[in-house]
Amino acid sequence: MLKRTKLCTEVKEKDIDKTMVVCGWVHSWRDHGGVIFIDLRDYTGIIQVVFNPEISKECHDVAGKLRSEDVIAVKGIVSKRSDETINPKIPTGMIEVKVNEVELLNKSLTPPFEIDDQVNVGEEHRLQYRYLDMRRNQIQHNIRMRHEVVKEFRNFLNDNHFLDIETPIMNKSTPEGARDFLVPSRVNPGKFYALPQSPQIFKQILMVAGFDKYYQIVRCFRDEDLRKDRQPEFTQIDMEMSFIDEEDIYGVVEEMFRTVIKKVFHKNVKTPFPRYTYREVMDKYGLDKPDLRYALELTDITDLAGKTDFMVFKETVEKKGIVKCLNVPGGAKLSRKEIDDLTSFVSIFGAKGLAWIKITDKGPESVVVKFIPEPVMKEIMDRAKSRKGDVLFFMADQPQVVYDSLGNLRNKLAEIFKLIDEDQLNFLWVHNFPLMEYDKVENRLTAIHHPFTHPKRALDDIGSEKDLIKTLKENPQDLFARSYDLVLNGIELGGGSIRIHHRKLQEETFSALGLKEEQMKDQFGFLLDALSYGAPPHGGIAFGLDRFLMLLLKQGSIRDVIPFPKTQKAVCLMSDSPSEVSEKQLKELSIKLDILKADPDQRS
RNA sequence: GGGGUCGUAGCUCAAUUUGGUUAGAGUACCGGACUGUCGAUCCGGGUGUUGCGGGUUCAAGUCCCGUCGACCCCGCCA
Repeated sequence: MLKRTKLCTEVKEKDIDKTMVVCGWVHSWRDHGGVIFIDLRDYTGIIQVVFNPEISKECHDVAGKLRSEDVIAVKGIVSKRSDETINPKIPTGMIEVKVNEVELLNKSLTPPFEIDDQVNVGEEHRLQYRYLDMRRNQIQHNIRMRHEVVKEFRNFLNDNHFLDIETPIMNKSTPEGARDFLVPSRVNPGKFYALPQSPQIFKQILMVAGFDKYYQIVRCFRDEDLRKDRQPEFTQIDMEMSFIDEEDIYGVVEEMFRTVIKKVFHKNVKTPFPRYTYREVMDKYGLDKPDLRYALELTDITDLAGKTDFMVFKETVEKKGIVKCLNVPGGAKLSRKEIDDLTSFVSIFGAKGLAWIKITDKGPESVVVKFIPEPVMKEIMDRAKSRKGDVLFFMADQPQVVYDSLGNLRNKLAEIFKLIDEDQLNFLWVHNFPLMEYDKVENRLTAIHHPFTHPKRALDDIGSEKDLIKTLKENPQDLFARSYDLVLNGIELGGGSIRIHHRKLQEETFSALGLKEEQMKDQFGFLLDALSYGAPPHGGIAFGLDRFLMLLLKQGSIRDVIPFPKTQKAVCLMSDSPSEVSEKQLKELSIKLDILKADPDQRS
């Protein structure tokens, strides 16, 4: 076999007159009857190789049969192209290789789609032939950048004395959080491991063990429905530190992102990142992961709504709901149909309607204006900073519906009015979340972050352990969490918390979440035990690597930054997993299936 | 579990609104010509289970029902 001497685009003008061997894929071919040109491609790019029958009849014959994606090695003399044949479009356009020896290393079938970024291909085909899809520049680039990003995260964490420590992939299932992927144990019939939703408890145990600083770039698994930014297996940059508080986390994380983005993407990110309380972002933006690349803000008018004769407003106020509005500069030009579309958009989030008022030359215009006394209308406009040419959208309902629908409407309008600066990287922290919320389905309190999060009594007051335990017993819903989310461009990049490191406080927290003593022992006994043997104060955070890459590479989905992603139904179209297993395998695992097999004869 | 968009040639799409002759285009592919192209060009070739199954009709790519698949969203995702 001809041995490669240089990559395609490593052949330079200084190599002119030298003999070189280049290898790669036939990207395209142009047969002029006499001379044949082939664009040879490897991961670095393209170089033109020329087959001239006057140089080698044999090579020319072989070249005549070459087609797209055949794999070849060619040996030849690097030559300067004549002035009129220079191709300025490619970096190697000044030169070409005049072939005197060729080896067809592998013939390719006609590919199902062209390996070309210009041609857009359906995702179904791309995923089925992922190895061809990944030959394309964009995906090749994404996967290579993924490597660079991971490398720089590791460099930063290694330099800052974090230890990369592995945690089990097969571990104990716990009912908190997302649905687990289960792995049956053959040697323990009827028992199951769970794949980790995150290495949470293990990294805390590592802190108890005295490792001080831990990190892992680690796969996590959650058996929930997929989205463009959610896959059943995804990668987290997972960190934990001892003897620290929130400020230490913010500091190291900000410096980490600033460094990685500078090194890999050559962009400057300003630190420190702005911080917002949960209350603040909900009031102003309706979502706990606001996109602050644009300024639209919500305005509360609950107090004014009662002073109107608009029944929807009045009834909402009576039922302890809230009324908020969103002023959209220049929004008065929206057509009736466009507003109707927005109305059906907010209905997704449970909104029963969407009231609006356009501020025209003649003043406020809408079917609802007649129900709003003029001074009230003026006050609303003042508060919302509404001017001529704007439109005001109103939502009156229970808080969750108002936040959800206006928060998402805000993002939708930013898209419609093209308010988003795509080059901006808008990081922000959200902190001071409530510790718990009431779950109507479960009929109990659940932890908003996770049950190991250290509570605090008020926004700026952690409170003594005695106070916290008292409140956990009496009014757990009043407590805040020592947790924090990092948001980038309206997407939750990651989150973490300062953890509970006292056994007693952890037990009281479990208890407030409705766990009986036996359940605690059974599910979290080893953690409680560990906390009993001198656990240091500690805390940490984890980030979605896939989401980070999706945002930095401006891709529409994390599927485009994952080498082998799964479809919306969690299927790998290339390997056809998941698939059925043999009776023998099931029997070994003591598993019987409770599903009816499709009968191929049963056709009606 | 629910809502929506889509499924036609290897690929990307048209024809569906208003059911009506032999389902078209670009590209890929196949054959031929051509010694300087680089999105080569020129001549010739359509390679199709209109996702699948059923129904309505004189007639279905088009209408109806079911089903499968891809994508987006709600629920879900501590």
